[in-house]
Amino acid sequence: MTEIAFTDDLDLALIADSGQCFRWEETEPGVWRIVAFGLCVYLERHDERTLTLTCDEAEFESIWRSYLDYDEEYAAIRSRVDRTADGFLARAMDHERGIRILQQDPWETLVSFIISQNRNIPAIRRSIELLAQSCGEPCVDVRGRTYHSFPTADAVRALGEEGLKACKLGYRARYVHAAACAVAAGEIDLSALVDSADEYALEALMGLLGVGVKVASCVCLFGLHHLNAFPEDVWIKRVLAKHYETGYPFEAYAPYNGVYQQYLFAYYRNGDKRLPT
DNA sequence: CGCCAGGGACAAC
DNA sequence: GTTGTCCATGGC
Repeated sequence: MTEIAFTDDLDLALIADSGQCFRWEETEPGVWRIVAFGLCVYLERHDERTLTLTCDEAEFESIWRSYLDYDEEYAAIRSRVDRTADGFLARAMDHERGIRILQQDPWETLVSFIISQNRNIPAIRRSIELLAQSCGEPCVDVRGRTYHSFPTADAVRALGEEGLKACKLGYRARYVHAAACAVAAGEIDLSALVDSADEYALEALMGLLGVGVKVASCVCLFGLHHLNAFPEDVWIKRVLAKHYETGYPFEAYAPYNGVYQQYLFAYYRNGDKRLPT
């Protein structure tokens, strides 16, 4: 067990429901089980200043510190916004304060968002879990419970298109298989894209079958940590049409367009859930 | 039951 | 470049 001082924005429930990660599970109130990078950890925020993880300090330093984007100050990113000029974003930030952009594995992020196309979040979670059970490595967590690591590109390639369809991927099975082949063959180096220019990384990802501008933007933001990437899904398109008819201030919000996008996404989508019709 | 979902490929303008 | 159609399947 490791205890971490955490005074910046961090709301585990908001992150878990933010649509950027699909393998967080609330095992008991306030406790989140996370599977990533082949590991499994339980997280709990005890108070305004303390976070605990069921791992040793070395594992926190090597994995979870960057995963949680510990060294970025989201309060500072929020404070850059001119609240009088953009009241809607100001309300979104107030309501969704605690969201962070995780630094997830690029390969897992790529597959997850190929799977995400034209599906809702519960369905995405289900397919990813089926995929992990199909060809990920079974492991046992600190509580003695089994989890499955996210499969490597080789494992997904070997599973084949038919095996992927058994994970309820539908027509996306072909896309996932093609991506696995491309990555396994070294036709694209996802890790290298982390340090590539934003536009170059976006174009490289869009060269893959089944990866358009939206999926590529999600991989850039959630897998490469390119914080200026701005994924436009159906919800964000509604926000822009409804609240920014005269244009959205992308230039003013650089280089953090992706962070503000997450507040808008969560606020609009949650608001829709809170106030049906 | 019908509509929608963190869309993209492809063809036809 | 823009628009329409099709794609599999589950959540609600």
